[in-house]
Amino acid sequence: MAVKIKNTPCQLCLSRKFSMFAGLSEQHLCSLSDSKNFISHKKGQILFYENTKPLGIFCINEGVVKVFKTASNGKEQIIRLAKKGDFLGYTSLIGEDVYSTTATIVEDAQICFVPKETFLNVLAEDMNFHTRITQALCKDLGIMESKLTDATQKSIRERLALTLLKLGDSYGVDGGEKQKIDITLTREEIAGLVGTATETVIRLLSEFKKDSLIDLQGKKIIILDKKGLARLSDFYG
Amino acid sequence: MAVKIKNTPCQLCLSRKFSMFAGLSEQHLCSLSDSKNFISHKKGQILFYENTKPLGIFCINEGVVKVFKTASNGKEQIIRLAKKGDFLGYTSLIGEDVYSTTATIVEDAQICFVPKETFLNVLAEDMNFHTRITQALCKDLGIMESKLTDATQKSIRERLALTLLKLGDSYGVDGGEKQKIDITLTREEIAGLVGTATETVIRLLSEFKKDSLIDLQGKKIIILDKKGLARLSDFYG
DNA sequence: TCAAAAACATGACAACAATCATCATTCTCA
DNA sequence: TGAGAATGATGATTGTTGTCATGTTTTTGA
Repeated sequence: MAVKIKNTPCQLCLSRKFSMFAGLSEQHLCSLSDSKNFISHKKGQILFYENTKPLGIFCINEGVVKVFKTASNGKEQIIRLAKKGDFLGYTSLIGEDVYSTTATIVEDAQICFVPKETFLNVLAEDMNFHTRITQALCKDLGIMESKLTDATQKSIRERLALTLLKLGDSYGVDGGEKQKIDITLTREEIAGLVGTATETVIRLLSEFKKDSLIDLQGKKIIILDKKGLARLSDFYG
Repeated sequence: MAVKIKNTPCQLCLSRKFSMFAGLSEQHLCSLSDSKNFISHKKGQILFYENTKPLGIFCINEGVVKVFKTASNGKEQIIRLAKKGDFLGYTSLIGEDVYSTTATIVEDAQICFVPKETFLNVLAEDMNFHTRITQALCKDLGIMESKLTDATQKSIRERLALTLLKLGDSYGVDGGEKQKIDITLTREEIAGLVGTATETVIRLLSEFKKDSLIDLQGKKIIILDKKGLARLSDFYG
């Protein structure tokens, strides 16, 4: 269950320093510290549900959260995986809308909840912060445009290869050609990232392994041939 | 060819009043008027290319513009159709990035170009405008999340039905059950919107016609059975 | 206005990927 | 720790959709 354990002041928070909250004034940091709520979450717990009203934003201090939409066929399309330093739920809050997605914990997480009023106040008062948010939104839109294009124009094999490379970028240990993707995702979740059926992911991963593009170490995936995957992800056939 | 014909002051511009530039101060409107460039564009002309640097933003006064990405297979994925009152290119400008898309004229257009400096200056000085931009970005992100989910989880038939309904919302005349989509798009462009092959669109449109869901009047599509299309777009089968 | 180009239409075919079914393996917690 | 659940794996089958080919209709511009 979700447990509130401590309340480190935001001033001392390490993950904040790599987040969009870096550069806030002392006054705003105090305001955040006073109103925030630090909560530990276990894998599988739900942060918020699609179509409910946002009451604040979530700042990830540690852990991984999947943000997804549930399609009319019941399958989950994962929009993104959020990790340390990422914010969740602010688009719905700013857009004055209900959550467009559901967010659940993928790897045990420590997350701060910042109430709506505090966040919107900082947004209104700190012009630089507002600009950082706006820029992040613009970048995210560009990413979504690419994702949409990939989704409609690439084959599943290409998209899976691309997904593995992106996971390598975000969660890879060892920078070189060989790279361990250090995050535990089920085949179903990978399917949700790619936008395909679980069986298809399983089959393609077996194929990639047979072709020495990847290796499977328990639940984790090792990228063996980054260039090979890149080649596979870029072209048709 | 693109022709500069006149330079109506922004203060008097009707399409501005329904755009995000509504509510600007007299001073900022003057600044816009002084620096903008009003240009007529013919169908097929290109406003900007993917991967080039933005020098300003485009405000559509009249006409329709398609904004698309070119996939690695050469096909165009249309991200959105922009019309009167819409802005183009500001996400790349604000995000300090190259254009993520190409924009070309679909229906003869009259478009104002506002140079980077002017736009960024208004953005920096008018807090309310900045907020409107940020809110629009948040809404757009929500739309893209839905599009991505539809792209991966719905069949082409469903997506085409959905696309027709959306086109009806944006370009439909006659509000009722029967609705003429008053925009000229080629089958290839509809395919680009849906994210499929041109032949598939042609086949499905024939099928929809046979099923009395739509009618084809020259190049234009008449929606005959909105409920039928909605049913088709929501569920699997 | 007429020839060339573009757009539309349809058929045949192949391939990709979803679904269903079955079974093995791993994980979880009572 | 052991039973049940969840996850992973694989085969068989089917349907959808993309591709290629061909022909018709419409549009465009010299």
